[in-house]
Amino acid sequence: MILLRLEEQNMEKVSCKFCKLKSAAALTLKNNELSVLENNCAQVIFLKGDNIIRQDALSTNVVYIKTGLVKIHIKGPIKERIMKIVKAPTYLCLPSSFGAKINHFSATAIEDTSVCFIDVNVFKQFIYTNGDFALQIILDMSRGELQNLHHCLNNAQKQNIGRIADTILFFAHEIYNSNIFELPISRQDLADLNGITREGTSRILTDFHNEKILGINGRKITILNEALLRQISVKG
Amino acid sequence: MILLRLEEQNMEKVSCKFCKLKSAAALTLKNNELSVLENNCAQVIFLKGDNIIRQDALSTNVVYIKTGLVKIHIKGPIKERIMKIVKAPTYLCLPSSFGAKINHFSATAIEDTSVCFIDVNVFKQFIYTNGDFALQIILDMSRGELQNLHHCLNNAQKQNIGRIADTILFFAHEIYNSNIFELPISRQDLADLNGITREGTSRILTDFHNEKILGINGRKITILNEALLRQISVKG
DNA sequence: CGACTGCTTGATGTTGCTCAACGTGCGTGG
DNA sequence: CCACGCACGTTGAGCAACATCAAGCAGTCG
Repeated sequence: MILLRLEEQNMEKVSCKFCKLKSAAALTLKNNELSVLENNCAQVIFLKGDNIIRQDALSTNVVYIKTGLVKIHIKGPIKERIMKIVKAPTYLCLPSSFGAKINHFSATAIEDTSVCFIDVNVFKQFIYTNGDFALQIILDMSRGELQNLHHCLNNAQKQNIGRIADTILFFAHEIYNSNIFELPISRQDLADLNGITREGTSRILTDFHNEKILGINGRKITILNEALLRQISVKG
Repeated sequence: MILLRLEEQNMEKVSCKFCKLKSAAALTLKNNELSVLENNCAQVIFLKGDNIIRQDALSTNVVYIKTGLVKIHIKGPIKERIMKIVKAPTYLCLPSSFGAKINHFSATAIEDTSVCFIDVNVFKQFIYTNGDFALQIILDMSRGELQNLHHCLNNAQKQNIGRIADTILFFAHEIYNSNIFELPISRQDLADLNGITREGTSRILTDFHNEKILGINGRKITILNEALLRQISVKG
């Protein structure tokens, strides 16, 4: 079914030249380069829950998330782990495509998401011939690495309650820019994102609810006492 | 004192052209580019324990670790955390220099280490004008990111005993290529590297000793039962 | 010798995981 | 239509893993 949708979408002629949602790197491309890109780029729409890329599969494409929200997850030696939530616009698979040939993680849409698959060789060619493009890609990777570092550090030092607080604030500020939002993931996912159990997540959320820090109605979250939440997030 | 040594070293004429320890990226540079590099590159020797770069300081240099062993550490909101141990040859500060202007972490030599400081603008220029160089840098960053991912994942899911086992195996295989080696860091550092307490580290090491998995004499480690150690590392 | 650092060991309290039970909504198949 | 399995969510009880606190020991340096 996903494959069918993929087929349909590929049929559409994608125009990169007139794409309104170019990445910073793509903005540096010249007209003739954009033509090349256009011929080696497939745009696909994924619905919430669809698997975008699969761990351990061969990868010959770079993935550009044009719109939407995606979770990056890894099947670890012990259990599933969600590494991070990323929102458009961003590239994925740069490390996988260049470093190894197989994907080191899976990506799943947690909201409807539109994605461009770009042939890795074309991508390499751009890096090779367009210094501006290369620089933008390196900047993008740098930003990603620093974000990883931060997330890693947080997770490693805080106790469960602090991590959940962190995640709630992350969704409110980084993703939805609002103190009222609909959580796009299940409690299980929330647990995997923070390396704790489903039960623990549940307990902490009800605690927050009882302490009047959060209003919770199913997946609908309202931040009632942001100051306290922030304090919990920092103190761990 | 460190500054003095820095001064002395800077006086030495560094010849990048004839450097035997070029990075994969530097190998792609043409003769004239190497001349530019030579004029914007300072080589410094750091002794064990010396601080190479400091968190929150302004950074206008890319750091190339030519020989030696370095720990990357961050002063987190809660306590000090050692992110990773890296050995030569490798670049540091790529994310810091390009993304932000300030260092996001400190680096300290844990063995005598020789380092080249390279002006970030020269570096950028190479990326701009030499596609091969840019590609190599991107490959390097990709490798780093995957390594980070792995370390992050391991640490997040395993319990203390598995992390220590992991670290021991890391030193044996990645760093010293021997089952007998001298630990280059204190128990405190070992603890910070794995996000556990000094006491916990101590206890686990003596456990390993009692179970005849490791021979321990101060900082001298001998792996006696590698199969079991590996099993502990995997099972967590 | 005394102060200090790095390391070890034991006792105690807390965190958070495991297990088990139960309610709910959703899709499938009889 | 209902019965059933299945994923999700919540709650409680018990227990293992860890951190914390406290004390002690060996080696080093002034």
